[in-house]
Amino acid sequence: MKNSKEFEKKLRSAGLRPTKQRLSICNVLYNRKDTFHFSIEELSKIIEKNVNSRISLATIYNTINAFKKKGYLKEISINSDKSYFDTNITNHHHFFNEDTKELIDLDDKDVQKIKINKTVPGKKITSIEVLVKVANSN
Amino acid sequence: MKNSKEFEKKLRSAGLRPTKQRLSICNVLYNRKDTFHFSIEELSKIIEKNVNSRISLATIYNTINAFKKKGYLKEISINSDKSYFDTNITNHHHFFNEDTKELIDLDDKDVQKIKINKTVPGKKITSIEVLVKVANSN
DNA sequence: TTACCTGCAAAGAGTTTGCAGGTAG
DNA sequence: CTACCTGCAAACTCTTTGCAGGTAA
Repeated sequence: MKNSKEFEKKLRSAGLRPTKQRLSICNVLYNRKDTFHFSIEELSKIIEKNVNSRISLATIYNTINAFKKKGYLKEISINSDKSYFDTNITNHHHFFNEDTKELIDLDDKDVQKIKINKTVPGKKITSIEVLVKVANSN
Repeated sequence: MKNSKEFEKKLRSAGLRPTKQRLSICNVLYNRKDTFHFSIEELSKIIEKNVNSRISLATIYNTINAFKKKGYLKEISINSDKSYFDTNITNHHHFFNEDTKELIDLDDKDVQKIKINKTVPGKKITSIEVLVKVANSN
């Protein structure tokens, strides 16, 4: 496993001890060039394949939730039966393929800058998310 | 109850018989001037107050799902533990108040027209949804 | 009368929690 | 050694389904 020092730091900064299980999770999440979109179920399967052993869902959920809280992951707003996460925490949007339930990144440059001409008194905007749903054209 | 003829038509066109329970649901959903945002739980409570008796969740879910399928309601993409619906089926977007879990309409004119400079081969865009999350400014 | 509907309770799916044994520091 | 972690199973929440009695046409 590469980057284990970096992953240790990441885990500690999220208030978690760097255990073997959590380092496996980090490895799947962050040891890659591209953005990674996943549901907990998918993540669990990938880890299982990677390390040839199962990590309990309790551990996966608690690690993912700590990362999300710390801002190391984004949860994507899709009204689906399950939650989807994204390792790309920069400002960007998504295509959602309704046929395959797959997410595809939309770079900031792919979406014209969005301007909101309305405010909510006493509230500030914490995020603007654009979800472009696509389906088979036939 | 006003508009019962109209509600009967609506129900039949969605493939449902106009029963007393379903007319109560229609009455809560559509007998109003403004847009109505709701979760199933909220809808159930409002109906209960309105007609002073409980309608089973099974009935509410099946009616709401038929309306959604027929396009009489929109489901809003929020990654929440529950589903939110909107009686405003025109093209528009939302503020989501993270403190109160409340939705607020954003008219089309409140959001600058969105242009997507990317396509997914073999797919067509079925919807573009913008969700603007807001929270207390303090 | 027949097909559909209602309400209840049970089943399902995803997520969270409690607990006993195990590990990091 | 102490605090935290893991894995399991049970609990929880939202939603769907199966069934027996009831209602619309």
